Amino acid sequence: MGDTMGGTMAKSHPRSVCPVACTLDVLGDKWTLLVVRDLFAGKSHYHEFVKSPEGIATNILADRLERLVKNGLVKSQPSPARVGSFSYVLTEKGRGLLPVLEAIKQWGLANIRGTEARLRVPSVP
Amino acid sequence: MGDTMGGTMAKSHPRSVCPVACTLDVLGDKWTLLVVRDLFAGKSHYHEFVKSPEGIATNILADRLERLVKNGLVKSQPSPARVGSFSYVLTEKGRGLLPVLEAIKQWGLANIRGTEARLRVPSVP
DNA sequence: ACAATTTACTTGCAAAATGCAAGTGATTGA
DNA sequence: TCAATCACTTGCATTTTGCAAGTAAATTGT
Repeated sequence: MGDTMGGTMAKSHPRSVCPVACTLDVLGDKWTLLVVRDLFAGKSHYHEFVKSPEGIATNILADRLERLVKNGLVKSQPSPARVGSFSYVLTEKGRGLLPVLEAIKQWGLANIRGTEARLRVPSVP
Repeated sequence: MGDTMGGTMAKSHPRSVCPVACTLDVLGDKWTLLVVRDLFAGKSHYHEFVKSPEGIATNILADRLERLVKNGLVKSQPSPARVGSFSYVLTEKGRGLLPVLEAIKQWGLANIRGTEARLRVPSVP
């Protein structure tokens, strides 16, 4: 049972007491918030995340979903449709990220040329 | 003239047209937003960033400052006090990140135990 | 029934980023 | 003058990515 990546990554201790630093420990990378974005957009299954235009690698996706679950932002439940498959849904804590996502989106739209808003994020799905 | 790290990292093309993804290409890592946080807190010199409690490595700091300047979020000017030294200041574009930082801070305070707000970020310095 | 396809992940490995310590070269300050 | 400080750079081991390929169970087609 070799564990190549991420899976067993016992998060040791916070870098500081700063809420920004601690939040960045949870979602400070290039992929986590994109998965959260997709969750807000109503996606809930593995293949749906893979289909997103950024093309996340499947190992990274598996790792990020696992971390999100571990950190309590996402809850996974066995999918009714398919045995051995899970559906992922944001928890209350995860849904609390909406303002963060919105602020990032607005900054991108205002400051990065070529970006465009595809879909409207539902306030409370 | 060996270039070990970061410096020459020709950002090729955006992963997608999504404003969230494109913004994450600029500040999607564990350090960039912490430097921005410090800039909002009024820090402007190398040693001030190094002093922050998270303990950024000096090579990472140099790389992040360079990237922030390249992306137009920060402007560097020769420091009057010290020759060969620069002071770093947020540009308008960089200051536009205040809502992002605020949202992240609020989420951290509300959801991560042990975090606390140290200083109040000035709305418009 | 049973082979082919699809779904949901894992695994392996090369390439890049990170973290740490130590080094460099100007510049004050005593 | 000469040690201490400041602003970075460099080297290198460790960790994280990114890509391609593999696997095992379930579903679909015939």
